[in-house]
Amino acid sequence: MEIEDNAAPPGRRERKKRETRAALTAAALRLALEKGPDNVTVEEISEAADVSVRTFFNYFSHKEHAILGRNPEHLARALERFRSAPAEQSPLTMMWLIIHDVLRELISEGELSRRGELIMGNPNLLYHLMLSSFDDERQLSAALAERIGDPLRAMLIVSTAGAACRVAMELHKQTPDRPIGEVLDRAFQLLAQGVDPAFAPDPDTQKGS
Amino acid sequence: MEIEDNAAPPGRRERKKRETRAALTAAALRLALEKGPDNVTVEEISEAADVSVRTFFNYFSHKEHAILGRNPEHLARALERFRSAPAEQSPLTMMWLIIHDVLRELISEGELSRRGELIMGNPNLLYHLMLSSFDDERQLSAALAERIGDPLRAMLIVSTAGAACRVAMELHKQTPDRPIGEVLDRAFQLLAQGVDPAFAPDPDTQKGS
DNA sequence: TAATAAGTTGCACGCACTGCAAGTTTGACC
DNA sequence: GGTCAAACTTGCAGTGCGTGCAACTTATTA
Repeated sequence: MEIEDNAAPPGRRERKKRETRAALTAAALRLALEKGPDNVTVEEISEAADVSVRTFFNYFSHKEHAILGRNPEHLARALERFRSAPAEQSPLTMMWLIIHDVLRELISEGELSRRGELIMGNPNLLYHLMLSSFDDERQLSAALAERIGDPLRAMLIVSTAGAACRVAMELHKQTPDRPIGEVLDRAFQLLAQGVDPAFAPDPDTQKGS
Repeated sequence: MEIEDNAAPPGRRERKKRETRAALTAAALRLALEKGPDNVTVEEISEAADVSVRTFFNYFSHKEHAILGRNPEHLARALERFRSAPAEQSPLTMMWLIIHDVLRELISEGELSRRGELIMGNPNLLYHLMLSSFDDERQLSAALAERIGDPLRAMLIVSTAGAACRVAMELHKQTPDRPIGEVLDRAFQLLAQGVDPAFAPDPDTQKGS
């Protein structure tokens, strides 16, 4: 099968694959918006994209992946940034840059509001998003750990940045008038400087761990 | 149906329900360890617990929930702690207490290593764990927001604490000799005081958001 | 134009999960 | 003890997801 996106020579085959994939994600998104994500079947999506159900599963291992329509390029760009960034660049700042990059792109595509709300409003979609995000996070953590030589801190930075994104999306959904970038920035400030400076585990009452 | 755990009068009915539930989680855990979580069917679990498949689904909405075997009491205790804690108690410290509470219990039951490794080694299980954790996190966030009057910070504290737990579990799996409580404590210290004090988004190069 | 690789499709299958309409058990009240 | 309703279990039928396999069709290469 080998459904990959080699950017080498875009022959007819490559083009058709991209078209099919695009048709599937478009149909999936449209139908999910129309009828609610849980009321869409793979059969309908395939029908709308004019391919067989079996072909659908050649492109996406899960129905939700088609609706999410994630762009694999984002992770590649992020890792590249990690590799090429100056050594003194602060890790959280890199995460911030990466996220704002993606955010800008989503906003400019007008996808953020449509897909974003759809995802945040449906636990199942959100969890599939996170599921695939976790693979990304793992790779990012590994890259960052290599950089700063502190696996725990690396993992913590990446995963809390992810948490900040989710919180920002959730809050943005509750108060859509406030720009999401603003919420995100404050979240990152909190992460950077500490979410709770008063943290003081009492060693007397809570010793036995 | 009403399968609940009212702590009022533990009659025969209540007892049987608890037994059935326990039998199902035990069977699920045992079989998952034996054959791998993905190779266990609901039918096998039900068989081993000597109930019908349909009954299994009266107790658990997903196969994974049986394997996870989450104790609904934990959330109740956590919320209670939020309600009864002194006003000056720092929020992250409360999260810390809650988590160490659960941790102690899991360790004393000897479940941590078995279930923990199983979960961390299987994305699907991890995903379902988070699925149910998020409901908890939402309730905790709401309770905390009420307390401190800052929804963003409340959500951030709860969700980053969750992230810290996952990171600790992951690291603990990689280096089992190091006690998980220790890893967790350092993670919380980082959260409290900031994961990256050098964070400095450059407003000149990255203005347009 | 022939040979090969890459994609598509239909088919059969296993499994998760649900609603419904029985049954059976339990607890409460007389 | 007997009666009754609520709680719980069960089987059955059905939907939908996702996979392996064996054709079949289309693009590529020589």
